[in-house]
Amino acid sequence: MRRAPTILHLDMDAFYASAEQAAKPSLREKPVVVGGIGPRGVVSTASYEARVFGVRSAMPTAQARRLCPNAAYLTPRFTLYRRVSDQVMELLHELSPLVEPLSLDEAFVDLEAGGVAADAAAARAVGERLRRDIRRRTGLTGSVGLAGAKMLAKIASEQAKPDGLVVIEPGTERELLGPMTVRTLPGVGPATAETLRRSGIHTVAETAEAGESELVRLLGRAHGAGLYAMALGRDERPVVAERDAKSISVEDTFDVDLTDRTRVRAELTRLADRCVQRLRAAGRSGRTVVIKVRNYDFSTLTRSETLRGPTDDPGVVREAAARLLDLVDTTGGVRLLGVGVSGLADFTQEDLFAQLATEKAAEEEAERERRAVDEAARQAVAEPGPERPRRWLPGLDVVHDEHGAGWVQGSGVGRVTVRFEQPWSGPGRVRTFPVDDPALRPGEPLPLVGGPPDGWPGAPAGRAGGEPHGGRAEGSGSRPPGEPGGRADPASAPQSSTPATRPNSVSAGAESEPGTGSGAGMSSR
DNA sequence: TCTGGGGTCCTAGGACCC
DNA sequence: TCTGGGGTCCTAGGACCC
Repeated sequence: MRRAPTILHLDMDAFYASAEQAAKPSLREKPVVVGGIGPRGVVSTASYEARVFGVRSAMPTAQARRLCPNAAYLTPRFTLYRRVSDQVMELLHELSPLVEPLSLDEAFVDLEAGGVAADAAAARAVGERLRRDIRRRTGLTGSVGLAGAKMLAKIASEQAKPDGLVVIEPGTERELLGPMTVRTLPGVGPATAETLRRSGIHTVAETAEAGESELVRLLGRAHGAGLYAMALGRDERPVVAERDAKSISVEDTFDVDLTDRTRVRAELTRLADRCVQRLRAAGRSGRTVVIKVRNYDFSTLTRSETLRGPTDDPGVVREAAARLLDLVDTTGGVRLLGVGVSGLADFTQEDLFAQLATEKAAEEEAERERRAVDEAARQAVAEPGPERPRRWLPGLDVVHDEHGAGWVQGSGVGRVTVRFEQPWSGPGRVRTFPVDDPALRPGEPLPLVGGPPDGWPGAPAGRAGGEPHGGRAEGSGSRPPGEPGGRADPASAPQSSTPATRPNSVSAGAESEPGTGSGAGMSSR
């Protein structure tokens, strides 16, 4: 525990939803929900406007639609979020070499190790400057917590939300934490909270009073001792930069439970290949193959097999997965399948020789069967073929030959509705096309700030919404270098440039193509 | 019309070894 | 022919986090 609040926790505000609002002018200051669009989707992030209606992360999207039918429901665009996240992380690395990312939108920074702050006043100044820099660079807002320990910095940033900064001065933590619910402490979820509640423990102060031995008795060695320390405000965990991944996995939930065993095998093969692709992209190999099966009744099991040596061979992973599937009863229906690899090693390993020999034998033996499986996969998994219309998921970028860049507002009954607008434009106009319109194709995310990228063809004629939004200029100093003057700064909130049409009834009823025959509703996942 | 996807860490039992 | 004990690996499941 430090004597100065030099551990910083940054948490971007409603990150995915805010990025979408920055990218799509018509959605600014409107309820936006980013998450799974299908019948079994859940909410990743709700904008603050949507939270007013009770929409929360991890809530089934169907429930969110009932609470807030007029929100825009968008599928996530991780390419964009990763790009923005990289910009933010870059700013953090300017403060210290010790940056510990927790996700795309969250990180700890050790300011002391960076030599940029030694006391509370300096730390606060660094935090405020960081928030300004993030806003200028990305157009988005983030909240900052500063404290002498990780746990407290994280609690501080939570209190700072949205768009704020909170410092917890060392020495004040027990007084501050005492009245808070145990759920505030990291590692206390629904199950732990329930266990504690049954023992009459509701607050952090009561947790501390219970004593370490009682907590260990209730929760086990590691968890009990850890929780006791946290309740006292003790947290010595260091900020750790770059941790190597320990496992890589992929999984799919199907819109409709799978009952056909051949189809289950085919999907598992597909997942094994996807998993290996990611493994290889990371330059790693793994020794333990895991499959995950979630049944129709949500009961979930895993089966694993440890190989003699690490592999990144798709055939080996496929076959291990297939063997493991043989151990599982799937009659009744499969809701989710997953394939993972753990026991990761760096790709190049000398002792692969013995393993290679073994694998080669198995490989040849299995070659025949694999071809059969491949064929089955092709038949059973509806790959979008040339004649098969692509899926226009709400939120995705598109480009139209005549109308330029826009995004999918919704689709269904053979039509797709597109709103033509860009991060730097005003709210744009909506047009509808046949889903197989050859002039329409998938697009790339556009930068949120700085205007059109070099070589961008520019907004086509006929664009609606004329005036750029954002009357509140932030001063030329806040504009990225090289940007022509006079363009609206997307970082500044729009005032009242809402178009006359109601832009917030987007994507309702999307993906509701009736009776499209085989594979309806679950293609190309 | 209930419940995603990608992770981490911990526990516990059995095998196996010394 | 009455059970040791500890360490490590493997497997399965569960809690938790974003």
